[in-house]
Amino acid sequence: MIVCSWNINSVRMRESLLIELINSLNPDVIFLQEIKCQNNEFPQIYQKKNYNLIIKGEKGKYGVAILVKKKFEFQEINFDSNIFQREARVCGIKIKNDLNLHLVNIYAPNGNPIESKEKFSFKIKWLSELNRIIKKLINSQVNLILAGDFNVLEHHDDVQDFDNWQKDALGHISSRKKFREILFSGLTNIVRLFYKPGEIYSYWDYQKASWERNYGLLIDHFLVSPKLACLIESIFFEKEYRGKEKPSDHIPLWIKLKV
DNA sequence: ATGGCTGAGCTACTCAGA
Repeated sequence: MIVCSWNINSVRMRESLLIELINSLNPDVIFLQEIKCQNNEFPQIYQKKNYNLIIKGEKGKYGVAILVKKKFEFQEINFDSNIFQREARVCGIKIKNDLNLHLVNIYAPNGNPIESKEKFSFKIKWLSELNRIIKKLINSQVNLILAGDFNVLEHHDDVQDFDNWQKDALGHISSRKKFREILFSGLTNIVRLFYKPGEIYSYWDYQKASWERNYGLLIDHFLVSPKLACLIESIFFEKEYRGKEKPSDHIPLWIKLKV
């Protein structure tokens, strides 16, 4: 089973790259973040490629979606807390099979600037609420894949010059503590099993020739519960997608499970 | 020390991104 995650930065601008990804990888599940469209504006391509669509869209900003192959029977997970209703940043499904597989797709708030309290405190509250929900799922013994754009630098080597990011919402200790809290409820960060710190990034800014200088950030992750961690065969970062015509600033990443 | 790019909404810019 292949599960892919991609902050696509507008699904309408990136429709042809999404088709390319589906044609070459044919993932069972695709998590998309920053689709930047309303539900009825999502391109219809997923139909022909045999996917069902679960979508939390919004006009022009944020927005997440899951494409899941039609062969899977599933139920949407409800995230009805106030903080998750404010912006379209989370969606999830449970797959009806013997694994009781729960899939949660997230796009965490950026949170900058930290001085203008509102944005940053929203980020921290949002991550706290995510932590609460994930703990609940873990405690009920489900098999969980939590993936997407966390907008947190977990490790000092997830950017070349971490010191310059400590006063940024991505590198701030409060954000990083929240990330750890989520992780320490019993999830494994898959990238850490296959890559040394500093070896791989998932995002390169459009500015400052970041791609050309390989000045990237690792902020997109796959976190999985214990049983699933033992079933992971590989993780792959589709780096060439950052060098393509009209790229997203994030690349697709995917995991392969022995399921 | 700062900005540099991109997308959406909308039609001249601002907001948001990270």
